[in-house]
Parts: sequence; structure tokens; C-alpha cells
Amino acid sequence: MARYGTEHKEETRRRIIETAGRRFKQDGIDGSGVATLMKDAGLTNGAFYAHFGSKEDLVAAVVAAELHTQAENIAAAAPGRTGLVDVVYEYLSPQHRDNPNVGCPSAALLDEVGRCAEGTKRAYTDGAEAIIQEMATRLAPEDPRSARATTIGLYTMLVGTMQLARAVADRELSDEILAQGLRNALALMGEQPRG
Amino acid sequence: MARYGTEHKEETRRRIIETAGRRFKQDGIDGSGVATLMKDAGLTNGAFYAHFGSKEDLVAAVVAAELHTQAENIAAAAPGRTGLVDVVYEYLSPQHRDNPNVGCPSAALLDEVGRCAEGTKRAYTDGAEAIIQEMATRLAPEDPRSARATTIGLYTMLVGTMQLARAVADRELSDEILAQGLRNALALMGEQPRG
DNA sequence: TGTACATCAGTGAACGCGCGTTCACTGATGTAC
DNA sequence: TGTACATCAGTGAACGCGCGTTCACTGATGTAC
Repeated sequence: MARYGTEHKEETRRRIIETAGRRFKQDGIDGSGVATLMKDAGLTNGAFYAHFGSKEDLVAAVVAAELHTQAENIAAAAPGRTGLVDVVYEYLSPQHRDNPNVGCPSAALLDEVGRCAEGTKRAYTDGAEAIIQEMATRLAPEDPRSARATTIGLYTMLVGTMQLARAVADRELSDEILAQGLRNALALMGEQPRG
Repeated sequence: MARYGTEHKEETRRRIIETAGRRFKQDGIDGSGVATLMKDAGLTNGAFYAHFGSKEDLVAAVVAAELHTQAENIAAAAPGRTGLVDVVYEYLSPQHRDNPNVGCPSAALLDEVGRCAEGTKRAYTDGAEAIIQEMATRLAPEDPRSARATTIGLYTMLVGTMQLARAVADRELSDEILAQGLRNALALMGEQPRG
């Protein structure tokens, strides 16, 4: 090809990580081959190892990036509890259920992460901590630690609800699961459902 | 080999489904090859297609069997709410976290089921409905439907909590997640923690 | 200004391997005569 | 009772294919002279 500026290779690496995130969330980690991942990024398979030591290295980088993005999205919501309620409504929406490739990485991949190598689990742990702290700060700005139990309950219920809504073959049941999940999530936060 | 009684082939099929359940929960569905699954059952790969039309057919059979077993285990607990509290304590235990191969199929496989073929999702749907109804009956014997929202919330929180506890690299954090999950689950049921 | 060279991101073919699946065959048994 | 045959669960080699990974090569550019 050509000789590029210093930032070019980094930019390519970022692109691989971003397109791999979508692919993993759509087809699973085991379900996504390196050749496909590189094609998604507009490259050929051979270039992969100029950017990552192994597929597992990419997986760890993707998990870190995906959770980082998710934490930023929560941080960018409207201030205080209102913003978190917005996030919960968006999370438990049919649009989110029907588009896993641009959705929550935990809903799409959490049980697979549990079977990944240590580095990937480390990346997940750090990212999840950041998200939980961001959520807890919104629930109880003066004392986030007091809201930690509630936050963990909210986080796990959101993830479990989305996975269940996606695993179910019956559309009506799936819609009901999202609706009941919303009721339970709001109750956990001590909020009233919106009209 | 030999000629067997009429129940022999069925018995072999049951054995394949049972050992495949453990293997899937340990290594994932995509992570378990047909040759390995058959070796687990004490057979060679060639015999597989005398029992199942395809790997996906086995997956659907395994999902149905695993959820059926889980429903039976809940039904076999002590009567009423007490039995359900027992189930929750056992579910959110370190032993369950550390032995996915003999644990909850949803905790191990739910996001993968969401990417499976229609038949597998159908099997999951039917099994999950039975489990939710069994749980709801224990929460509110006189009117199970009234407990349906709570039951779905409990179910999704249990599954999400176990997946998170397994995905996290930090043992202390994992233990904390289980403990907070227990608090939240009991609160959802309106029960007090046990001494 | 013009030519020769070094750089290096990316190419694409090839590696051994395990995947899901197919199939000709085996061999212990029950049945027929 | 003894022999020939049909049955059929299971064997194990082979199919084409995609996996993760390696590597000799390409070719557009910046630099040296």
C-alpha cells in the first residue's frame, strides 16, 4: 500500500475493534472468524497480526472498548436520576432487543466472557466497575456506595431481561418480558412508571 | 456391536443429551464439537447421526431437557415460599458459580440461545414458561398470575447475577456480586435474609 | 530537481487442525428353518 | 439342537470447509544524495 502518517495504524486498529464489536455482538465471539472480522474492517486476514497478537487479544480490546463506550453513553445522559431512567427505558426497548449488534455488550456476550481468558475477564471487570459507579452516582449522588447493592441488582436485571427477551421464540412473550422488566427496574430505583 | 432391547437406543440418546448438557454449559455450544460430545457419551462421532438429524437438533433437545430438569428441581424443593428461598440461596452460591457444567443452563448459555435456530428458541421458551409458572405458584399459591412480574424480575436477576459473577476476574468482587444479588432477590420476594 | 533506496501497512496464499456431516463396513444378537 | 441369515447400533475413515496463524511479498511514500 502506502506510507502513512503516524496516526494511520492506530486509526486502523480502532476501526478493527469497532467493527469487531458489532460482529461479536451479532454472531458471538466463537461465531466470528478472523477473516470475517478483517473483511468487516475493509482489510484482508493477513493484516490482523500486525495489529493484535492473537484473536483473544482482540477480544479483550473489544470488551474494554465496548464497556468504555457504554459508560460514556450513560455519562452523557441527562443529569441525575432522570437520565438514568431514560437509559433504562432505552435499554428495555424493542429496538435494543432487535439490534444486538449496536446494543449492550453484556446482553450479547456476558456468558461467553465468563468462558474467556483472564485478560478478557480483567477488561470486563474494569469496564463493569466503571459503569456500576456511574450508575450508582446517578442513583445517590451524595453517597454512591449506599446505592451499590441496588445498582448491581439493576445492572444484572437489565442484562438478564434483554437476554431472556432475545432467547424467547414468542414475540408477545418477549414484549411482556420487556414490560415487566421495566416495572421491576423502576421499582428497584424507587421511581414511578412514566405515562 | 450387538443387538439390543427396544429401550437401548433411547437410553443412548438420553445419555448423549445429558453429557452434552454438561459439555455445552462448560465450553459453550459453539465451543463443543460433535466428536467431543460423542466421546463424552462413550461413543464415536459416526453414531451421532443415528440419533440426531443435526447438531442444532441436539441443541434443541438439550435445551428442552436442561430446562425440564431445572423445573423439576424447583418442584422438588420444600413446599411454598420457603422452598423457593432455598432455591435462591443455592442458586447464588459460590459452588454454583464455580461449577457451571452442573448448573443453570440459562446462566451458562442464555445469550447463545438468543442466536440459535427457531427450534432451540421454541424449546427454551416452553421450558422457561414452565419454570416461571412453578416459581410464581410458590410466590403466590392462590393467584400465581399476580406474582408474574415479580417472578420474571427474580428469574432475570438470578441469571444476570450468576453470569456477572462468572465474568468478573476479581474473586472478591464476584463474591460481593453474589451477596448483593441475594439481598436484591430476597427483597424482591419480600423475604428477610436468613441469619 | 531527479534518482536510488528504506520503510512498513497491507496482501494473499499456505500451514495444520478441528469442524459438521456422510458412508461403507462390523459384529453380536435374535429369528427362521 | 444346530446352522444360515437378517438386523441395526455403533465404528472409523473420509468429505469439503473454515478456523487461527504464519510468511514471503507488494508498492506507495518519505528521505538521502
